[in-house]
Amino acid sequence: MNSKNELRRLGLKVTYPRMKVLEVLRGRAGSHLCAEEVYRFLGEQGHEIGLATVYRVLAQLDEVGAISRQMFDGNKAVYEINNGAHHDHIVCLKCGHVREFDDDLIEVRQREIAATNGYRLAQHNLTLYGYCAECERATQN
Amino acid sequence: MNSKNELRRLGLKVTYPRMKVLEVLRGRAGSHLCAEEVYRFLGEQGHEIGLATVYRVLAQLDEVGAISRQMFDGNKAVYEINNGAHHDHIVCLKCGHVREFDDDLIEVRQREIAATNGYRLAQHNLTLYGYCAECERATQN
DNA sequence: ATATCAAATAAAAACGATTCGCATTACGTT
DNA sequence: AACGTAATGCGAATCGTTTTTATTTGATAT
Repeated sequence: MNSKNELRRLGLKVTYPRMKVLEVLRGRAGSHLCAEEVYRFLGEQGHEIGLATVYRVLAQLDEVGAISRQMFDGNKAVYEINNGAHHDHIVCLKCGHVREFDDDLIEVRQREIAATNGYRLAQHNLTLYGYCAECERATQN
Repeated sequence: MNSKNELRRLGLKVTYPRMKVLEVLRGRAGSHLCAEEVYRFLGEQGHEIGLATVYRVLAQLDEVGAISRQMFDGNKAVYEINNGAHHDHIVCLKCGHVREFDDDLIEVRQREIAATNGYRLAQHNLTLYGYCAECERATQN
């Protein structure tokens, strides 16, 4: 589905900024871009869209579930396109590389824990922080 | 152990701000205070300590492991005293109440996942978001 | 196609949380 | 008690993000 129809499906008015932001994120599925990076990519492609607009559009796309917003380090949000399945993240503390994983056991257990504590679970954030194989190897030297 | 000896044990110089900040957090074990709140409590108790200093001290105490820093909502850090065991959090999206839990199964599984992905696990953040029993009941009305 | 009008955008200013720079003060050792 | 270093206080600066307001755009009815 092209971005125009995708926006319609999501119940959003089709505008130039929304189409282009969506396309940037689609073009980098699997990576996690901050607003500034999205803005920069747009600029590189000749699309002069204001940074404030990028922030607004990202917030809207997140709201309707088209993309996900994450705060790994806690000072800057990153966004990624939602291509189907849920997943959690494991982040390298040295190089910043992000890997995705999904684990049923943990998902189930989270629901059990929420229930045990009398909570209705709405969402969760599970992020592992460590050192990737490559950075570990580099440190050995 | 009093806060003075605690600071010595941690390898930090004993200063008035550090003692008082530590005491505030100790006095509210189990709650999660932001820097501003710590600053306000200090003021209420007649301790005129600059906000910048509160931030600096909190960062130091976090660094030496005396306290933990968390970013639940992603725009403001909260701190809590470290009384022994590790735990994760479940946050009510309505009232903001934070409950703590610990689950061996998940802890073990996280290490397995890190290993499977070739990462050396250093830390993790698991936060569940939902609605607490009380807020659920209130919504029923 | 064209007029209409609410909704969306651009740009700059505002914002809140946090950090920094620098002059002053306090800690711990001599 | 004096010294040198590390810590503090204050205000200004910074960073990511949001708001304001005037202008433009997209969707709908004509």
